[in-house]
Amino acid sequence: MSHAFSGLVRVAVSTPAHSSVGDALSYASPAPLPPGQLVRVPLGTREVLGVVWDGLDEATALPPGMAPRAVAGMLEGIAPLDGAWRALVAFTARYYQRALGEVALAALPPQLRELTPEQMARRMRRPAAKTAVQDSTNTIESIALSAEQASAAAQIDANPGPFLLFGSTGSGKTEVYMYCVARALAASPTAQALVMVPEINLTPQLEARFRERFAPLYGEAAVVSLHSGMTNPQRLKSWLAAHQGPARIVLGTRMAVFASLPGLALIVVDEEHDASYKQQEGARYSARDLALWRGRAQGAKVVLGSATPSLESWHASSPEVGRYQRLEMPSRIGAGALPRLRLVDMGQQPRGAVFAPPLLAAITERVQRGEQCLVLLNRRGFAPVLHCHACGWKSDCPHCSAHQVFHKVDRTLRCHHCGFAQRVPRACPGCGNPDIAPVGRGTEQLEEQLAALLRNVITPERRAARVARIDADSTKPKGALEEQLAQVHAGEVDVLVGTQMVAKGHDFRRITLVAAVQPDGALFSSDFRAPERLFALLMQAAGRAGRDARYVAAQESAPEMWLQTWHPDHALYAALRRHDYPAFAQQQLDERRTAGMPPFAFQALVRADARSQEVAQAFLQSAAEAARAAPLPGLDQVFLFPPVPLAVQRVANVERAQMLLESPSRAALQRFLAAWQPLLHAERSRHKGLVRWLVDVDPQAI
DNA sequence: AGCACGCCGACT
DNA sequence: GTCGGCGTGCTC
Repeated sequence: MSHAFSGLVRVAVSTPAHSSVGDALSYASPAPLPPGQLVRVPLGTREVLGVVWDGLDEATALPPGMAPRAVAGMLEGIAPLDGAWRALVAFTARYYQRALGEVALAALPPQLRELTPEQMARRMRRPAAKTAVQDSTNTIESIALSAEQASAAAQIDANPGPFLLFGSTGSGKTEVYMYCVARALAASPTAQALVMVPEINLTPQLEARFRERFAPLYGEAAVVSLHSGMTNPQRLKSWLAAHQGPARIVLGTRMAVFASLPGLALIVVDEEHDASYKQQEGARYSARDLALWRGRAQGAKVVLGSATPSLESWHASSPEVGRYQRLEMPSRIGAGALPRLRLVDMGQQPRGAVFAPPLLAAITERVQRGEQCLVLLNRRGFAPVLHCHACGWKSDCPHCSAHQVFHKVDRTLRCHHCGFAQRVPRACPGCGNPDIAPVGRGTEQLEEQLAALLRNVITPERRAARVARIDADSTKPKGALEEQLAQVHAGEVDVLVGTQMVAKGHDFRRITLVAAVQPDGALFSSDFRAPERLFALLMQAAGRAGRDARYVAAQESAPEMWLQTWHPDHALYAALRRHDYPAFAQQQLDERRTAGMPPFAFQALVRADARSQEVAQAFLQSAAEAARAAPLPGLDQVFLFPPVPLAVQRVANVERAQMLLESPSRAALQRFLAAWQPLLHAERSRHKGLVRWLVDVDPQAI
């Protein structure tokens, strides 16, 4: 236990990102306080939660003429947060250019902030769940692994890692994770494992599997979840169980990377390529990258898993770089072969048809045989825009530089950027023309059209074909997603229309055909990561088909993935046809290397929001000039691009601009950003009408 | 971010 | 006369 500080202590408190207070604040404490201790301290007129960071050294003086206020009290009964946790928080704040206190307090369960000391004391008097300690050798053996899985597991046992487990969908990565967790927990009675998944939706099924396997050995309390879909009391309970020890396995989304885990021995990041691991507000951290950092700092093994790894991880695990150890599991277990790819050349099809006739025929056949189909379209609503052909009016959002989307189910126009919604006008607001038409298609329209097209199709149970839709709109009510998934599993739905949310992780055993009706958009996108995301999405979607060999044993039911495209010869689809991720990755990496883009360069984005685009850009421009005038350290290796408006330039009446920074050296970029931050703060007051600015390190989209 | 202070319109 | 609008500015 490290020594306690008394006299003056520095305390991390939730200082907002835009105050220039980026560090811990100093308080007087008559009683000695250990670092990591949770305390309540006065801040302005309020009393807030804080974390004792360290003692006050001579160099960190208070602002002149300011007397330190006294620490108001300690949170009794909660052990101080350990050095590993504090190091992770400090690194995150530094690397992602945020205030220390902001990161520290955001990493704690919200209820710690809300509870009064009395409530907290009452809460802590509840008896902690007891952890069963048993010999767990038999569990390890009870996990039956295929030769491929066993070989990957043996490598993870024998080497320090980090590991990239490259296993195709259905190769049984979860079994390997469970084996590694079993080994880690058996090695020490205090060992803990952290298992992360990209989406909240995926935690219940993961928790069920881990609970089934590990609760008999370590007790029900040993497996907990941590994600933002939980209520505050639930989160506090899980957090405390992890912090105080009874929780041996923590399952969660990106926020779980900040869980206090004193015994952390293993971190698993499933679907490591998924963009959801990047936080998109506040401190814009990558939970995948932090997992690697934390694993190294805390001496825990790190296993990244994916069927379509991020190009960063693929490159890092290549023989030439060798920072991660790559483990391959190419075979699908208990599932049929990966589906055959069928490309429909839309140039050869009748114009204007949503579904090319061959695809419609294929869907019809499957439904008639009692099989299920999944149709993907990454756009919610009925149509992305309404248009008046008489006067040219479009359903533009009054607050954003974007169209309002037509939602037919409730006859509304809705802006997907600011949420502004209104009734669909009966006639064109521009010229009174009653004939305003939807342009383009969304999932609602697809659902409606498919239902009409399959109206006379009869399933083997002699009922009419049923079409259902799963997207962010249909699953908004609590429990709606579970209910809809259950209907699919029960075979009550024949064709499922959905956005990418259905392509992720859910196991649809009876689906034998997956179709993407409009995948081309990403092929020529200005975002250099768009092809990578499309490939991952399509591979993942393809993995939804033919998971149950019983349904695909019959030759005519061989699983298929259909793509409707105007570019059937595109290299991305050629690689997809062969299920050849390595070839796709190699081609993308070659391009990135030539163009000097990540992972061969490191990027940061500075964004400015203002009342006018001019002010936003002027702020960025003068911040860049100030950096050059200094000149700041690292500048010789950092290239600053000119400020540009964001793709969606105005959202909720705020104009948005950004500036890209690029460097071949991560260290140089970091040095530069650290030195630049005070100048950005100083620049802020010089620009009237500036709403805010923020830095996004390693941005995921540009 | 909160939460103050601060200086100008419509209410009891 | 004051209740309160949300524009700036600070928090050890």
